[in-house]
Amino acid sequence: MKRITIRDVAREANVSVTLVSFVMNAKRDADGNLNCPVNADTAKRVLEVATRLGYKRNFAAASLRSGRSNTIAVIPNDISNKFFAGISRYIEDKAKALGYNVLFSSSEEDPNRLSAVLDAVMAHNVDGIIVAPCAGGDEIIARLVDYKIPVVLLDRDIDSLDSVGKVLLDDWEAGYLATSELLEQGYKKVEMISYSLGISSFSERESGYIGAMTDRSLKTKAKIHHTTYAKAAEEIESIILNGIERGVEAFFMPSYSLSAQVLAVLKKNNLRTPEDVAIVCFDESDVYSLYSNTITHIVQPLKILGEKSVEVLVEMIEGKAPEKIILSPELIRGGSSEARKK
Amino acid sequence: MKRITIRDVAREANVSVTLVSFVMNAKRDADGNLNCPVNADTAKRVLEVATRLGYKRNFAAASLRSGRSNTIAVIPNDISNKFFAGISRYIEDKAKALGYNVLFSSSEEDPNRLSAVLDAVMAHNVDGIIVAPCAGGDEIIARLVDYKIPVVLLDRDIDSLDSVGKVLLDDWEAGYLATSELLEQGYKKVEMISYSLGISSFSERESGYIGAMTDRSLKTKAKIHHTTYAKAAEEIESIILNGIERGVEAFFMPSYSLSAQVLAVLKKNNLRTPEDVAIVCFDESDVYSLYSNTITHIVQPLKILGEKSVEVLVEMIEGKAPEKIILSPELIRGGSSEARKK
DNA sequence: TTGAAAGCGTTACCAG
DNA sequence: CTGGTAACGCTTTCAA
Repeated sequence: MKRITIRDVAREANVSVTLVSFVMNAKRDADGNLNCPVNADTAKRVLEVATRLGYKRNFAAASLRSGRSNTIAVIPNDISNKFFAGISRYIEDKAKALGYNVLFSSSEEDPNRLSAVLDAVMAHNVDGIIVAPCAGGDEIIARLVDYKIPVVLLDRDIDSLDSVGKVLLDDWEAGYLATSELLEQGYKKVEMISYSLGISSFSERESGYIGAMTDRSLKTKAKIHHTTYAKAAEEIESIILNGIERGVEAFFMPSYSLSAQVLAVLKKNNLRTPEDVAIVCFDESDVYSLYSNTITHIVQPLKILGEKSVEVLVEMIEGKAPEKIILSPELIRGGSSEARKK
Repeated sequence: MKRITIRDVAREANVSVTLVSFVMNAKRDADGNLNCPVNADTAKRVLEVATRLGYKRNFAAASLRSGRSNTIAVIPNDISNKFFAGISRYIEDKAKALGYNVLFSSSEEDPNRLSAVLDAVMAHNVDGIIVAPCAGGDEIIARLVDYKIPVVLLDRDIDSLDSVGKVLLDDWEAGYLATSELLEQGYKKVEMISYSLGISSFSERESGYIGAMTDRSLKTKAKIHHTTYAKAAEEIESIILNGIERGVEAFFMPSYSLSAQVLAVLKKNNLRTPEDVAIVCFDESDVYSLYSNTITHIVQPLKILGEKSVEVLVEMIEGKAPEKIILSPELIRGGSSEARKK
């Protein structure tokens, strides 16, 4: 089956290719009328012929000629993590609603891969990029900005960049909120298990934790354990067990993957929350409600984060100034942080 | 910053655009040598100039001229389900390894949306499509085949189509395997909770269940409860509670989302497995290991499914005949299907 | 409101 | 091995 081009439609409708192009690109206004400088009847005929012939726009040609692609790239740090699994559909829906396609490709927390992925999407003429930077990616993203392509930082900030859009969680607040909850329930020896990723979201959550401890004059008791993706599995168990031995009463984990691993350790060692140790976890999971004692956790407004990131990007594509949006986390109370019975 | 074109490189390297094109498209052979009809020294110079100038191929132009795009589309039925969340990275990695980009876009189990999504990817000149059809999508996908674009059906079969590639789980076997496990542990009144989606994978899993029941002369006891996405939440609870009242000893759920909802119901009603009711679930989840009594479940070979679907598609793109690949499920034994103590 | 014609940057074809 | 040149299908002036 031969591809139907704009010429075929033009010939069949007895008009010029220009008119067909006009009609095919016209947006409908509020009344459903075509908003273009074409006679309504002509437009209708063109539209009718186009559908009858099964015309499909050739994207490559349009993109080549116009320099635009109506496509945005989304580069998560890790496509299989909870945060992005949850947010991607909101991004896609909002993008589609605004007339953009979405190209997903993950950097896997690897700056080299980030660079390769960005080259690939640039070759695709994407109109803008939403990216969750990985550690070591600052310069790579700065290069992007030099290219004058609109960029929105999602989830993770790069302080030194200010000509980019930003849609972030109030990470400091998240750390403060989680820690305060534990402190208010009477726990004093509250520690944190975090990743040493060199990423703003983690360091901000850590600062929030320190802030909450400091506000209660417990700064001397504050302790942050750092682990890495690679070593987390083995290290978390000893952090928890040694901690309990040292009298730690509660732990706060600033990401879902840390939370999941802590829950696994607790389960393996038959430790209960909050009786043996209280915890506050991060992000949503159906796992949390399965505990007889449900799990207290911080949730991020995924829908708003996703939609806003697209909105900010599209505004930038349309020439507006980059916006910076900080959204508030929410604490969902469960049993795992309840005050211990005396 | 102006875009560097193949012409700029040609001028700077004192060669024709043709040569630059040759060099940029040359694949390296096993020895790392450029495999193209260009003098090695010239090629090296071109390559050097290209990187120095920061040349990036304009994808749209290449695609327009060649008709190819080195891009494949992947259309899951639901991007947030466990199966696709797990398989997408394998698809992406394999595609990248074979030199293809991947365009993801979900049909959300909606034929209209499937049609729209397919139009969109066709406009992108994709070289091939991997799709998990949704109910009512048969004709839409058949139309695709008429277009002579390579199509691979993943996860869900459409019997009437045979000029497409297929990469499927042996769903009958999965149903048989799950049911047999329960029967062998001494359970007799085993029922199934399924979706009425009109999708091959579910109906095959149901047939496997019936097969296992029949083989043990328990066909008269066989019963399949059907629910829908929309109504599952409310219906599953009564199916389980009424079931237990009626003396049902075990349930098999042929998808993760059903499994998760059943687990939630059991938890809510303080029912234990296998003491109150034995179960076999589907797909992998970190939830399963959290039960004091771990959960028996069927796992699909996600990595192989993902990689094979790309391989089969790429072979079709290269002109080979479509292959049909059926992979075996595996049963992971947990406590939830253990024989009850007398 | 309509149409002619000039490219966009590449690849493919054909010559040398 | 190398180079000239014609498309690919569309958008975008510019002129009518």
